[in-house]
Amino acid sequence: MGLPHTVETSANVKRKRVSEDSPGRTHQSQLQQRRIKLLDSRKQLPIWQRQKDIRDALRDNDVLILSGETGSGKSTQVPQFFLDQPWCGFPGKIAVTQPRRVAAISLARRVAEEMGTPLGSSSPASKVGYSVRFDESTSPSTRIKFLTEGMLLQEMLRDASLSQYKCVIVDEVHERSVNIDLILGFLKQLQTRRKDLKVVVMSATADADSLQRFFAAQLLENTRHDSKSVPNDSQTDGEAEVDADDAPWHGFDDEDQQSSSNIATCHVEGRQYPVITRYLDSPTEDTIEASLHRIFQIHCKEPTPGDLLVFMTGQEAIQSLQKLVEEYALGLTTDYPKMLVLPLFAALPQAAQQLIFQPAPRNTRKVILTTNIAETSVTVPGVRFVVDTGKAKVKQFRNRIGLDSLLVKQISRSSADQRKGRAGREAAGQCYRLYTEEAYKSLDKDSTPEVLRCDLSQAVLTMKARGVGDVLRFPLLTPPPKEAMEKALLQLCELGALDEHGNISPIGRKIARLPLTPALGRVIIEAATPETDCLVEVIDIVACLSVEHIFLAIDTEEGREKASVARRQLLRRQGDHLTYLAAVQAYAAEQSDRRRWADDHMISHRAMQSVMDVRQQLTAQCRQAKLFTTQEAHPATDEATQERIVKCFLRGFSSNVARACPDGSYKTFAGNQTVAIHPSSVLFGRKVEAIIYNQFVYTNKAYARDVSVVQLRWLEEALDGMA
DNA sequence: GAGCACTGC
Repeated sequence: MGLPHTVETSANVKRKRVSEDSPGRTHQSQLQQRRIKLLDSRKQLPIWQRQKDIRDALRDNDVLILSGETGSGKSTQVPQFFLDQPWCGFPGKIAVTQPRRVAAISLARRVAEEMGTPLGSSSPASKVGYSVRFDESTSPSTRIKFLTEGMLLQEMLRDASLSQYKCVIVDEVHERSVNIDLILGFLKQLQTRRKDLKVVVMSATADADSLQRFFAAQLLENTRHDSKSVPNDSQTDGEAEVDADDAPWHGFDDEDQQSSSNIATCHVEGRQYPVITRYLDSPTEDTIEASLHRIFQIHCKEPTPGDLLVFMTGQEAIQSLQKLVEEYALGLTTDYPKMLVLPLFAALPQAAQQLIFQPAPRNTRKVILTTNIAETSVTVPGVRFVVDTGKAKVKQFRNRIGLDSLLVKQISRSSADQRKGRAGREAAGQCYRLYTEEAYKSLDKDSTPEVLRCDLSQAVLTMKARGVGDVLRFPLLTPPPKEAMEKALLQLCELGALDEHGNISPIGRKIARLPLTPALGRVIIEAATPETDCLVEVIDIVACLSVEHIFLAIDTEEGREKASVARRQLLRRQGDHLTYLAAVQAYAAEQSDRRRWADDHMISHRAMQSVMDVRQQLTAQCRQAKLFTTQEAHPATDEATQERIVKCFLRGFSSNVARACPDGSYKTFAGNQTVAIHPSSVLFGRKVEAIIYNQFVYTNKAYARDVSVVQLRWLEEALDGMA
């Protein structure tokens, strides 16, 4: 009886006070009716039975590791369990981090309903709020705040000890983004200073061991780094097979160390229907052919309703399979249900993505061909059957050459299980794996955490700006190779974000506040110097570079011709940067109907709206940091301004420069690597003296994306300027 | 001649 009753009482007290001096009485009683109605369904959640265990565990310990599959109700219920706890005090706040904006907002809305309190900033009495980029909704009475991981890290810049919170709940830890790993490291460090801070780590996978070891290991901060530090892999996974270059730089070692925190673990069953798994008898090379075969087998055998979700690698495979399925479906006799084939990937326009949420018409089966987006970010309703090709595209950063590669890889077992689970959300289901059971068993247990796959410069600057002196000693769940950390430190020095001693510089502090990579942040700083004076323009360009591609993708020859006419006035022969600037200036100048303007120019309206949001945010931040020397833009961007703009990018991306070779290819100055201009660039197919680019990505070959012309003379000047 | 998925006071 404890918690719900208490929460109810305190909500009543609050409600009385509000209703006496506000006209919202009917609204208040509606909120309470809704709350009481929801209480019944909350009591059905698997986690409801465990609330005493969970409360006791965190009362007696500093850290709670809570594992529970989807459907256990942990994200909504756990924060409510703690509100009335003595350690939580009043007005002690609870932060709950989420990987995605939509999740943060919808969970806040749901929990507010369950508590019978208005949401966020809608009332000063609201107890539940959220904070995501471009949208903060909290009140003076907020007790539970859902926020994205990035927002919690941003809050740490203002208040490194997170003093307003008594408890931080980190949700979806199994996703292992860099931000999650950083937050776990900061919280672990923080608990040595703040004995009153409780930490809850929630994960969908049952494996609590590595998290427990992480929190149990003593901090290595303030001890000198020496060559005897222990690689962490060796104690968990047998012999660590790493060469000297890739060896982890330190680990957390539970041998001969005492716990720095008291840790409790708890596992909660999910609410999931059973899913039958079937494998291939022998492996297949052609996953498109195998998918096609399996889709029709399921479709012809199984009754409707019951939609089918097919996990594939990417847009290209999805579109070719869609064509095949639609062709074959024409040959189905009327004895069988109809088929509705729907693609799903991030680059798909919003309206097309929405189609998956509409129920299939009678006697029709939806067949959704999806990327990994349906594994975590989008929940497709109505699915009873999953077909899993066992593959996904994965990004991997090669830090020696500064190259991102995007390659098809085998998924992990946990990822395969996640995909399978999508068939059992609403009823018993079936999962067809297009690989053998032996192949499944030989998959890696978990996916490689992002921190081992990405450029670490932003993560390192994040640490430095929050007071981490020796970043090589920062506690990370899976420490990356020392070489990767040192590369990041070196890059930050070259950008001027760190001084020669490795301490953060005033420029570094400014960069760290911006929602940008350090390199793009440095471009902003460069644009603000009095000699350069093109901050307004550079903000527009950087805004484009930090959102999805603004030009709509085009499939057909006819579409390409149409697009080149529609976009003619926007294209700039100097390259993509000035083309983006022209697009933003034209869009911003459009006063009447921006959506129509975007359609007319075959530009993504969704992307342009994000550009405008980022532009506004960056402008406000630059103003606050007093970076503006002049307020005025140079609307008729003259040649001298154009030169200064591109030179700003040289300051942030000095190693991303390549010169033309006689054979028509480009080779980088830094590593003599061959790069090709990406077909999405306005410079595609053109030959110029030298180019600068913002992204270097290997897919079928090494491509430069977001490319502009540079003159060799500018390069010499830029190098002089840096010396 | 091409685009896995997220996120940021």
